[in-house]
This record gives sequence, structure tokens and C-alpha cells, in this order.
Amino acid sequence: MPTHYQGSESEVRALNVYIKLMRASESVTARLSAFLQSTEGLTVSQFGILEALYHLGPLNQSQIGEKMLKSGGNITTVIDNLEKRGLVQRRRCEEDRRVVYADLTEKGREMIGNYFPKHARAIEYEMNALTPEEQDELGRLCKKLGLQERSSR
Amino acid sequence: MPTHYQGSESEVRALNVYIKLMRASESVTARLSAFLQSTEGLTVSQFGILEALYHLGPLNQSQIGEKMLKSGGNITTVIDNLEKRGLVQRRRCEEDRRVVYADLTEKGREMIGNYFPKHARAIEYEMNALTPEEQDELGRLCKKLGLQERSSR
DNA sequence: ATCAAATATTTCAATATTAAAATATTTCTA
DNA sequence: TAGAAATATTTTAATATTGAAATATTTGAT
Repeated sequence: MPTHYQGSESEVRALNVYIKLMRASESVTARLSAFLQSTEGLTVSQFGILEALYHLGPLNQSQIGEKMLKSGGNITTVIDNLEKRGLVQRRRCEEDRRVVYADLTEKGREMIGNYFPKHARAIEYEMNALTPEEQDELGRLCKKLGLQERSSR
Repeated sequence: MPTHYQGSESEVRALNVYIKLMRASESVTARLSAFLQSTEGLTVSQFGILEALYHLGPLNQSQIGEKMLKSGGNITTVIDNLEKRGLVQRRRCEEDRRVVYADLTEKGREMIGNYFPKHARAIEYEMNALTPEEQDELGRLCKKLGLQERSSR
């Protein structure tokens, strides 16, 4: 389903890659999200925060926001929901009382420790559509793309 | 920022590609979304529907949902908002009265016709991080990934 | 030391998103 | 043809998301 746009060759090429990149990431995410939802009742965002805390230890909310490329208000909301479910705890920083750290509860640690290997296998399965060499090449290209900073136009 | 997970080589490779794929698509989307929001006050979903109607003509809501990989309820909401802004009109199908077609209004057609070339240039600019050959290769790899259907596990 | 600027989080209003239930309509089958 | 099953859309409740305004706290400049 290529673009229907009548533009320059370079625009058409870019539009077609863009469409395929979005399709790939959305369809992989949709499958992983369904798995996450059906097995643990977690959203992708909730999982992302649990995973970051699991692998990196306690983080404050600004740090989490940067890591996830999400706004501060969003992190507040998602952590509210994780706290409601008893998976995460907030702790006000003593040295700088503006800051709030989030950390896993025992329940949260157990859930993510248990789930993460399944997540890894699910991703491995998804990526099996590509050979190891293709995976490395895809990683390299995505990295180049993601890094691009747009100062102005 | 590679994965911290201690898994098999194949799992680690897959996790790393996955992270980069998500980063790339999210950061490109974030930049395009900011542009869309600041110039037209449109969301990515609204733009997606306007663009589909522009290039494909009137579509019913099921067709739009399939195209966008979104749920029926979601399409109802986004079209509600497009209708509020006078960019899209609903029309009940006469032959099958369950079906509702959406079509651009004159205002909607003008907006998207005017905006789309800017969108194409913005994407061209994003993809300039890669050579034309790299773009084609990225497209090929993404297509292979996106196609993968998961029946069961 | 004081006060303005910067920083971290929360709140708010608007939009997006899903799954599931409800509604309307059509199609299929006994 | 009547009723069941299928299909299309809407509604609802819960969560996500943003940008902007509000609040709390710290830092920096005079």
C-alpha cells in the first residue's frame, strides 16, 4: 500500500519508508500489547515504567519522563495507576523536596521479574521474521533515524 | 542505551533492535506531530483520516479502522472531533443502513490539500538522515517485520 | 538575606485508545 | 418467513497523552 502522493522521487521514497516504519512498529506493538494486557493486565506504558525501575533501580519522575519520551503530566498519571495497583511506591526525596522517586514494591518486582523473560521471548519471536544480520542492520538504520534532531526548518 | 537483560544472544539482539525501532518511530512521530499540531492544530489520528479520505475518497468507518489499525470505537471518536471542526461529514449508506460513510467537506479538502505537501517535505527531511539506498533497505526490513502474523504461541 | 528565575510535580481540559456492552440493521438458516 | 447469527456503529468506563496553568521548592544574582 504505497503512497498515492504525486511528489518528487525523493519525497515518494521517504513517504513509503515512513509508512512501512510506522506499520512495523505499530503492528509489533499491537501484538506485544495484547500479550501484556491478556497475561498481566498491564498497559505498554505501565510495563515500560516497571521495566525501567526493575533494570535501573529507583528513578524520579523527570528521569522516567525523559527515558520514555513522555510528558511530566503523563508520568504522574501512569504512576498513579501503578500505585493504585500496589506495584510501585512513591517516595519524596529528602535532599530536594521537589523531587519524587518511584520504586517497585515487592509485588511489582515479582510481577516484572516473572514477566520480563516472557516479554523477551515474545520480542525474539517477533524479530525472527528477520535474520540476525537483518536485525543488526535494522537496528543501525533505526538508530540513525531516531538520533536526528530537528532544530528548525 | 542497550537492554540490561541477561538473556540468550538471540534475545538480546532482538531486544536491542526492538528498542531502536520503537525509538525511531516514536521520535519521528513526535516531531511530525508537533509540526501538525502547531501549524494546523490537528492530531496524528485526525491527519491520518483526512489523508486517507483525500487520497482514497469516501470510506466507511470499518474501512478506516482497518486502514489505521484502530478500533471501531476509536474511529467514532476521532470522526466526531473532525465533524465538530467541520472538516469531515458523515453520510449514512442508503443500501446498507448500518454503514456510515465519512467524506471530506470543502474546508477539510482544502486544509489537507494545502497541508499534505508540507507533510511530505517534513518526512523527506526526516528521512534525509539515511541515503536513498538505506531508505529502501529500511523499508524492506520494516515490511518483512510488519507482515508477520502471530497466530498463537 | 531577598526575590526572581528555574525546576519538579500535579492538576486540568481536551483528545485518543481499547474492550465490552448496547443498538440497529442485514443476512442466513431452519 | 421468523428467529438467530453476523455486521456496523455508538456508548461507556478505564487508561493514556499533551500542553498549559498552578503549586512547591530550590538556586542564583544582587
